Amino acid sequence: MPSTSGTGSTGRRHRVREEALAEILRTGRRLLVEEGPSAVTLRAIAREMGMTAPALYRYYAGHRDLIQALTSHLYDELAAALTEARERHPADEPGRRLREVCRELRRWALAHPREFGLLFAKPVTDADTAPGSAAHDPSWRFGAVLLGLMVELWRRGGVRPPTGLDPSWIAQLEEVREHLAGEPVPLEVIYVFVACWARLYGAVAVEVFGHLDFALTDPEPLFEQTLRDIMAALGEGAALPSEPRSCA
Amino acid sequence: MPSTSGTGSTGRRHRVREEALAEILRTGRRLLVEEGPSAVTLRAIAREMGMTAPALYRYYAGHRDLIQALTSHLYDELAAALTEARERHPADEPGRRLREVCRELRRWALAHPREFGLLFAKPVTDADTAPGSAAHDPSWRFGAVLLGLMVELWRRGGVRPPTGLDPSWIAQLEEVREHLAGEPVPLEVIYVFVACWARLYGAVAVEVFGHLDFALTDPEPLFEQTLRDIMAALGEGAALPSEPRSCA
DNA sequence: AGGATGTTGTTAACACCGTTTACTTTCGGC
DNA sequence: GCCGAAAGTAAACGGTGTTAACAACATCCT
Repeated sequence: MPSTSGTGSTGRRHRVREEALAEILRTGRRLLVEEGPSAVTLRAIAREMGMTAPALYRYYAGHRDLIQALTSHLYDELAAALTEARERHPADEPGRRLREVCRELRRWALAHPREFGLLFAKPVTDADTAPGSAAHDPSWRFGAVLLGLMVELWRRGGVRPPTGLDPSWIAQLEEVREHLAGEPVPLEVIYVFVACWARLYGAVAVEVFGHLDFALTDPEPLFEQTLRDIMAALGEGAALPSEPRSCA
Repeated sequence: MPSTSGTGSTGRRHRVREEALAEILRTGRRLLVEEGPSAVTLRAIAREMGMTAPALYRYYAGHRDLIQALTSHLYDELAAALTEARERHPADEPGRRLREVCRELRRWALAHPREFGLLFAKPVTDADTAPGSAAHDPSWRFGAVLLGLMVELWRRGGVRPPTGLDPSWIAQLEEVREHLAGEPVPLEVIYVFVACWARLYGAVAVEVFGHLDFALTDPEPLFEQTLRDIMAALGEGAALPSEPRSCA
């Protein structure tokens, strides 16, 4: 029964193509996980799918584009995992939500080290990131989860912005605020976002990349300590089960 | 005039071989810097040197070994740069020395992003690092500079170790202390070393890998803020030109 | 129904890569 | 002056990304 409905079979065509695109990415990811980044190759993917390599050029412009599509997909998956972790806790406790999202980031990275490496171990992306340009879609869908929580935290007065902001810095942050395309976020919040993101990235990356293996067999306590520090820097130290920490 | 001296010309032979080894690494590094990591290839190196690829097997067991030798060499160069930065300041100000060493690490990483990427962007070294084993020669010669300064800082009472150490953590740190092969370093110092190294690595890596490009055109103020935090966490906040910071 | 059209896949080929094998050349040591 | 080890070469194998020419097929229009 061809041409059953009015939409024509062009929709089916499109759907079958989407499925092929997805299967290519799925196969590439499986190779990445099972045999490492150097194994995710056009010919290997095609081989696994029972095809030949040039056929993949009907779907991706080349190896580079395929990897980029895989990267983008993984950013989305990570963002979804973080969002899910956020939704597991009440909205009126943004501090707790943020802490759990940070833990989920670490959990995801440790559960998918190869994927994390693909996303975050790129020494230089060769000027594909303009300094102020928005619509950094791939990595931004993921960063927005963290920024959103910090904004919420700030709105409730939980964020303690730093006192002395470098003047030359303010101009840069202004620029970022323009491209946020949402509510007006104060510069101080953007500052704490960037600072905390840098710290969180370091804490996770240093562990996933194995730079702690020489010293620690179980780096979780160190991460928890770092997480406490981050939350304390956000003025959210009192939200922990323990009592507010003294100054000394 | 062969065999001029008693040592024979086998010394010359050895020296010429050493020079070849060095030139291979030099060429590989040049390719790394000028054309990226994927360009440092056996055939390309040989081509640049006016040879053929199999000749390199007389010097390195293969591509993997060559990259590892290059990595090791770069670790040494980084360690030398840090040591030099340390020696530029008086030995009785370990806090200042440590701060300048951290700045030098960032400077070196920004000046040599490709090299830094080769050293520190390896998602997983595939179990070539046993958790407690010492003699991690390549990366340790470099880490030892930081650890040494922290030990010195501690010896002068500048380090404020954390109060509550996780019990399960102590066992791990004990193990590290065994393999330090020097003076007996207290666990607390090893803790602050690991914690500060994690933070320093994060601050530098997040910048070099371009994960801040979307927000900042000049991340230096952020790094300086991070550096102040690190020094403060070490109890060295008072050593800054500014007066001791209040609690609030 | 039937041809025009465009999508999807194939094979063949090119250039590059790491690596191995067999062979030649060169040079130091006796 | 000869011998043996070291250094370098060419040829080859299988792997890679990529392109070009070509076959098969579904879709669409008349």
